[in-house]
Amino acid sequence: MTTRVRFAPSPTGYLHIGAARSALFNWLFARKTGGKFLLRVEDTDLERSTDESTRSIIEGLKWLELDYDEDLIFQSDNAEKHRAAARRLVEEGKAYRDFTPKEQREDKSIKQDIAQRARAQSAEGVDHRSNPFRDLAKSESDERAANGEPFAIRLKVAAEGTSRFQDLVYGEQERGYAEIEDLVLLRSDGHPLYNLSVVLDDIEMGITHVIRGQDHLTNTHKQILLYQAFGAPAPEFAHLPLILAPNKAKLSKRKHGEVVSLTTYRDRGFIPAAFRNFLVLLGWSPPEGKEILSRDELVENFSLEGIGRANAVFNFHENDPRHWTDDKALWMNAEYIRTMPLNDLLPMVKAELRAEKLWREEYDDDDREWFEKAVELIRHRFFTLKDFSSQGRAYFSEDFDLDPAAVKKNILKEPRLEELLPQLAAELDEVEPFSTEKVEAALRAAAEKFEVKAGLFINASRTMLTGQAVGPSMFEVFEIIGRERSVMRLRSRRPWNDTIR
RNA sequence: GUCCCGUUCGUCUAGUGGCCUAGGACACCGCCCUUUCACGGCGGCGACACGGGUUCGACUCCCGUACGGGACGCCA
Repeated sequence: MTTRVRFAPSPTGYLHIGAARSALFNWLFARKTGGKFLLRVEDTDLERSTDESTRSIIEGLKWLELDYDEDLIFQSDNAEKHRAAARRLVEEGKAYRDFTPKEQREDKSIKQDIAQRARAQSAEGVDHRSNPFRDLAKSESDERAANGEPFAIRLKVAAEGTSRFQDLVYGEQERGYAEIEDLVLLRSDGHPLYNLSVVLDDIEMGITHVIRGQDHLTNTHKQILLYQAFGAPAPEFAHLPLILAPNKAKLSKRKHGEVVSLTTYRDRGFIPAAFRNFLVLLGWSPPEGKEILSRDELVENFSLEGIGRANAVFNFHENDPRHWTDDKALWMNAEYIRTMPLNDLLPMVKAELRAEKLWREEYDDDDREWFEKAVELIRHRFFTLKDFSSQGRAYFSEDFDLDPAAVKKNILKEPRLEELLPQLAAELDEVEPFSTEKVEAALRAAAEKFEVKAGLFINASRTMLTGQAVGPSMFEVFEIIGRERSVMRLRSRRPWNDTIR
């Protein structure tokens, strides 16, 4: 039997990283087992679903290189089938019409309200399942429905018994029927609800394994009841531990904002492979202990056994620009930037430079070799693709700022530099060829001639040429920047007094 | 409140009764390399929530406690 799994997000906002990880695990499982990875958009909540969100989900999967098989399915397209199935259950006596008028609830405080009511009910000893319409005579129910009285359809959960399943991650799970409410299948306005739609679609799509967040553990028991009602075999289930915020609360779009949005990582210069690699390590550990894994290696090594049971904290730091997201994610990205094949990195740098208006078409033909050398030289210190256009700006443009701290430290501290820098420029202007070795020899000779330490020139040059206090070996920087630009930058008189003091 | 799930370094985790004086990764600290900063190398700091069992022997098995999380909707 070939495995069929699905990723079934609801399009009510951007793709957040918890969902992205679910997609990743499903995809890995499908590829590992030679099965199919399907995508279904759960857009039955028409008020909250948006096309924009659907697009962002698809984009996100594409960015992570998680390709899906077969056609994209919109759950709302199947609403009519879902309605019919619910009515059939009523006919078969497996579900009943509930004529209780619909309650109006405020979306904002709903979670609290529900918990509060549950508390109150259990305190008073009220059976949360008691429903006056559960045992209404069929004839009367039919009559009231025929008279146009609105009703919801609820599943009739057996009074006694236990629901069981073997979770592929959490092991044996059981729940007494007494704990399971008579869930609503169809709203009184005819809209099919989540649990009904999921089960029906999963049956129709031939899903063999449902891999999803642990927050669905209780839904699973309800859904198994539905599989039974429809006489269909239930799939295997594997629940994933949750990703928590640093305060250990469930990660949420509303509370935690853009740091949990996948697109943030794309927009802030992450390498897809790096982020994917980081994500997979949240809750899963590779058998060999090797943490840096390519997409193919991930597929090869992946198994449900490697998934842990404890929730993982996504350790981002709010209000800390340098550690705006999890340190390990940042490190992973830097690791990819400095070690990935240069040819894979180049197009990403190109896109970044282009977005910042720093790209020149020559980098693709006449200056191709230069561009490759420049990227190779600077990539080892960078954390994100953004660094190529910020810290690395001076390599690609004449219009770059000098870091005030660098100026202070490397230039202003030695007043003679104002005279010496142009003289150094004159010396370097004679170097031929303008190579790393020749420049080094010339600079050291100049230092000796002017009776200053080579380090003074090296550090001052770094700041004049790149705007930074830190960077690659200076002589290589000279070669990459080239004679003309190097000399020009050494001679330039910057308005220190205006900008620094 | 009820039900469910979980608990190993700050974070991600390895560990399936003796290999554990608990291993790795990130972060942090130190040294080396380097007239910058990284990378790299070497080293350091740092955890089995607690209490009872079971066992010759428990991080590993059982029970309880504590703590954390999730679910409980005519949302998904």
